[in-house]
Amino acid sequence: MPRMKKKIEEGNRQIRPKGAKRFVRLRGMKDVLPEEYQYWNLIIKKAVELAKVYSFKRTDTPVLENLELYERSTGKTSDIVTKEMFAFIDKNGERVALRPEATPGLVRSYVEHGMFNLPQPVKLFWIGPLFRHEKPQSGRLRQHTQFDLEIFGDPSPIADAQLILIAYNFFRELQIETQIQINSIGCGECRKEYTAKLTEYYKERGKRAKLCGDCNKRLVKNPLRLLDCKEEKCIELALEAPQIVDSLCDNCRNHFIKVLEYLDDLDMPYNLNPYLVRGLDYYTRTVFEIWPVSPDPLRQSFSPLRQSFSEASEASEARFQPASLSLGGPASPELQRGERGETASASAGAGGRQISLGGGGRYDNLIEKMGGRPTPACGFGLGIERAVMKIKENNIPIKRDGEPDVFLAQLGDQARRKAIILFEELRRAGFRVREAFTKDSLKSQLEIANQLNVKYTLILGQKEIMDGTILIRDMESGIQEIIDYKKTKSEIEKRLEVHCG
RNA sequence: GUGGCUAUAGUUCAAUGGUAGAACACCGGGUUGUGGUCCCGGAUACGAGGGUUCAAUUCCCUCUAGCCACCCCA
Repeated sequence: MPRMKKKIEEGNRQIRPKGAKRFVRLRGMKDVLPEEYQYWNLIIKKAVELAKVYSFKRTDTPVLENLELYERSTGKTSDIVTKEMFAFIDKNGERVALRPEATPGLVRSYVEHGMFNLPQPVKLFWIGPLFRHEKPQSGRLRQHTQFDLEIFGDPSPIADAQLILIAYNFFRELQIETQIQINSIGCGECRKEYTAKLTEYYKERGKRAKLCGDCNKRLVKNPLRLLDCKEEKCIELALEAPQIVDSLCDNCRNHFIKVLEYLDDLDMPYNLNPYLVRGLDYYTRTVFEIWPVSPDPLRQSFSPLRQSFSEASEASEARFQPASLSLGGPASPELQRGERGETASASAGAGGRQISLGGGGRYDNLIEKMGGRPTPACGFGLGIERAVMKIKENNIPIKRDGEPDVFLAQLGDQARRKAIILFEELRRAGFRVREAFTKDSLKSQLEIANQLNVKYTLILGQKEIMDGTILIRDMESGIQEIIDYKKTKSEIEKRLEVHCG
């Protein structure tokens, strides 16, 4: 009797010892489970494919870098550096940090390896984890993954446009509708001028009293940020405020116009968004973000921001076109056309402000600042987890790839020994074959074969070994035949051909 | 970092001031050489700590975590 009991317990894996500590993930960290990984595979495949088409070379940098790298590049006053870094002192007393964004490491690498001696521009792409110690919420993790592209050594506006094109193609080919938000924040010179104008505007009689508390702080700390506040009264004021495009110097204005022209030529849907201001210190001229387009048009028009663009900006009439009408390019074959999910816009907040799927811009002064030669550059990053979220929201079914055709089941020690050899032969011959050699019973093996959705199961047992045969079972009909063991391959081949034809 | 809501099996959800149920999933059996359907059985949960109470999963507090809104961002 006690033996019986023990056997039952061993067979049940869910019994766990009392008192053993169970560990849970750290806050804001996520496991990517096998089921979700099919989306990751799809996205990474698309990212790599696109990057290669546009001549970007893959690269990688360490997760851990000197803390000062980020202080000097991202900015000592930026939120990312001041309050969001996983930073610590290592055993040598060195101040280090888990990378909070990709660009500084890539710039460091460019300078350190003397890539300015290579033919310019140097186009690099990168996929990897980033860490920010933020308060997590949906679409916001402490560790997330970005697909990142950088173009070093190219001052031309076509570089900016190409990055935007790639970002747009990426989402479009994953059947995620997006809209590009774009602005220019000028070079150091014209931005200084603009900031002065803006501050002056807000100092006019009665305006400061109308601003929310945050905005009053912004007025001193970072006036550009006054433009993207969500408070109704602040939006009202922002609508009347001078726009940076009017303050751009000739060079910056020409650059920006060229970028927009390229986007027009390519029929890309963008919003000239005078309120787009990005948080990192190093941006110059072009800045852009990729916003998802909510499948629910009512919800979209709910956005106070969106409305304000169309009222305030000349170039901002609804330019969005359905992705299927514009620029050609292959949609991912893994994606099947699916119904749009009813709940697709659930994640957008009450105000309809969509979380951005990606963003980037030009940073012409950064490389010099980081000890390199003066080198113009631009780049962008997009969040893989957020892309996964969108694909799931859209209920786009994913075609299963590489479904196995054959399952090999075995019964008894002798059969198992023969089966592991047969399995290798079949695999090497190119059959998509699966097994469960750790299972003893035919029942459980057939169960697995059924779950795998194979067309045929080969059954090899004691009896078959004696006779020099093997059973082949059609999983759909349940009909099985005894065939000559030596003809196993040809018999499977014959049946699979019939199946496909 | 600030504010609001939440926390029950692996998952999605119930009920209850007297220690808990379902569905799906899982394991076993019906069928020790035959899966998908069916039938039977089984294991598994009140996030952590403290308080009120004869008694707390239930009420209160703290912590932790999740969601949402800010800040900010991918």
